[in-house]
Amino acid sequence: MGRTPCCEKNGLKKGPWTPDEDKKLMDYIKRHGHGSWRDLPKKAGLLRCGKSCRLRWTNYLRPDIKRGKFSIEEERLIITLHSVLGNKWSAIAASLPGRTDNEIKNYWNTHLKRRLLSMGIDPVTHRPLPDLCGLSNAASHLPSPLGFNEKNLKCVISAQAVMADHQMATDLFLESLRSKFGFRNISSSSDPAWAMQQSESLRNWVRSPEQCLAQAQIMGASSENNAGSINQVHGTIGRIVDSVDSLHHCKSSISPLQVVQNSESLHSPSLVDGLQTKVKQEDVLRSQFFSKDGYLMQSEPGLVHAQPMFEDLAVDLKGHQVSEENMNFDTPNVNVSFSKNGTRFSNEDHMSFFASPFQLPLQTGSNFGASQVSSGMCVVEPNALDRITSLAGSANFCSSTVPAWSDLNSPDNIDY
DNA sequence: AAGATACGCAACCGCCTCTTC
DNA sequence: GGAAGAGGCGGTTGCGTATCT
Repeated sequence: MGRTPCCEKNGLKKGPWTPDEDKKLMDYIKRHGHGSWRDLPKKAGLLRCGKSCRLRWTNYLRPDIKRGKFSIEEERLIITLHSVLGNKWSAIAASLPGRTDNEIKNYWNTHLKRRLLSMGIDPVTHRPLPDLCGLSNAASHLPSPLGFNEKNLKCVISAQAVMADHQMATDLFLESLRSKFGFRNISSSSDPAWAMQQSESLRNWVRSPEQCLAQAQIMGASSENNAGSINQVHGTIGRIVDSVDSLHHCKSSISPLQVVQNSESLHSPSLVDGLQTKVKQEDVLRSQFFSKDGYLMQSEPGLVHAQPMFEDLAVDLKGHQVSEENMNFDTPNVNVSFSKNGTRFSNEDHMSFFASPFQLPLQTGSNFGASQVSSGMCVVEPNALDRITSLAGSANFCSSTVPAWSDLNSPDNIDY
């Protein structure tokens, strides 16, 4: 003989929970614990089945549930774990304190799955979709799922984590540019000729980035006294971004794939470990190298992060063409020029400010605009530091304080 | 301004495994 | 050892809200 039936469904309430029901459930569990879910509704005075009570508690009322948007780290972890565990949401949730399996499942279905698809990655297998944009050849260099050994798996997981980070950062950045600059999307253009023209512009850009950069700089230089030119610059940049973006969605992940394809270096355990602990290291380095005023830091040898106060802004894309034939790109870097106290800083001053998309999730929201960028984080090449400090008077040319790393990554501070 | 569409998410459904008898 | 309920889990739905046209 088994147990008696769980619940009589007749007469029990379904649908959204009312605040009163929530209160009854919370009060009861606080006083008595949930005990047998089957008996709980009756004891708590609820016209619900035990299953409904359990779901309401575990997915919504539990006090340790974390609210708010998923952080970049959480997203990366979900993607990484999903590549190993598949749709084992409860197992994935076990690695994300405060997140429920239901929440993770919903987030996967509404955000992450779509994002992987846009990257040309199969969200089920986490491998490139077949024959998409000539990536199959690169994919053939990936270890077969059936042939995974521990080392291969570790490498691929790391590469996927990098890939996801890379792509998400780029997506966020491109979306930021699009929303701030207000340009139309090439993919939604109803004008094929215009789209073709922009594609050709992009090809020219890639073939001769220096020439295009110079052009953009000329426009940028005249923009200080000419709002129309600023718009023109932003329009040009926007169209380029659009072009890159549209190609990007189709062909974007070649670079991380090549990481796998040429993964000899990834087979180095030290590098794999390095990837996994990168964030922690940067966290330590951040506190180590930021000045008391918090304006500069050195995150790794050869790179210095700075937080300049922008008075105006020009953004230039520098796409790295990986394949002449297929027009494949890795994530474009973005060269930034800006003015401070009437002095213009840009590449023409032999300084390379590039806001690595990799850094962009660290930006606080609404800071990356055409006219008021207050605390965008740039990576400044080391040989530019002296130049910056001499022009700016000191390295301390940022008037805003630097938020803590954790604050930058907190859901409230990420501008999606 | 209003209708259409897309999106996000809480909640339900049904299946599976574990536990109890 | 087998029957049957409890609990857990993943898939799906439906509704409220936001965005687009």
